[in-house]
Amino acid sequence: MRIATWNVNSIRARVRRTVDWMVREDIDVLAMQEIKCRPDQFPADVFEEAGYELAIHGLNQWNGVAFASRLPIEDVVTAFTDMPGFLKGEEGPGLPLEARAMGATINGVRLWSLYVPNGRSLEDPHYIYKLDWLARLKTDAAAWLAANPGVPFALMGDFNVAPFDSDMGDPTVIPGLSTHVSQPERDALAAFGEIGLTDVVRPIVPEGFTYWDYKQLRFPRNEGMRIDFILGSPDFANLVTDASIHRNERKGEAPSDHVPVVVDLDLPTEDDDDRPMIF
DNA sequence: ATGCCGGGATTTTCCCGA
Repeated sequence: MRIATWNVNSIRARVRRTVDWMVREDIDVLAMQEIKCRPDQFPADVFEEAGYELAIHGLNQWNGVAFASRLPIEDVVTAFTDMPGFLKGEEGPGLPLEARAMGATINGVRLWSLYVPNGRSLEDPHYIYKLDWLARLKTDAAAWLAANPGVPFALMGDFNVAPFDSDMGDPTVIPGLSTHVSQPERDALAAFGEIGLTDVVRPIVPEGFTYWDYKQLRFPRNEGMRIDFILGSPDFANLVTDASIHRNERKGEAPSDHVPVVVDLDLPTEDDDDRPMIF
């Protein structure tokens, strides 16, 4: 089974490019972020014609997450336990939830598509929201792992944190003083290791960014960031046979500012089971 | 080469992104 995560930065603006890539790369499951639309606006027909079913969570033109899968999508949820909300100018509990998380079980694997809040600046309430969001995600993941031993589990998405200085190639971003590279954000991401989740891509692809700003020639200069990750449980990591960052998807006509991150799992798909035996 | 920001809506200007 081949699964991927991709912040598509508007699925309506990039549906043809997205689905063409999935077919070309034989992707079974794609976790999308920043679809930037409601389900009724999502270009479902293009995915369905290519053999993918969908689970979509979008509330408005902001954020939005989804799964596209060749295999059945089961047990979908659109938030984790105690997920914090956000509303500009407001604070405290009970704020509206944003469309930033979707959990689903596919082929016996529990997956999340996650769009972690940006943070905006170290002084902004959005930064506290980001740290709180990550901490509560960890708590929910820990509880789920304890309740579901043996089920492969992965958090996939745009974490909006560059864990190491080598993951930050934008010369205007200052480690420790900018969002994405502050110590509390890095600590919040590293904390997933405390519950046994590890970056399953980095051991296979140690170098490379997953995002380049549209502005100021960041891509031609290769001044990007590595902020999109697949964090797997030990049962998930044991299935991983390969991984790749599809840098070429930043090229060409109307790209997203992020590129896909892919892992191959040693798990048969239904298609494999249906394939006739050849003697 | 990969080329100087792009998407969406409250659309002709603003908000958001990282």
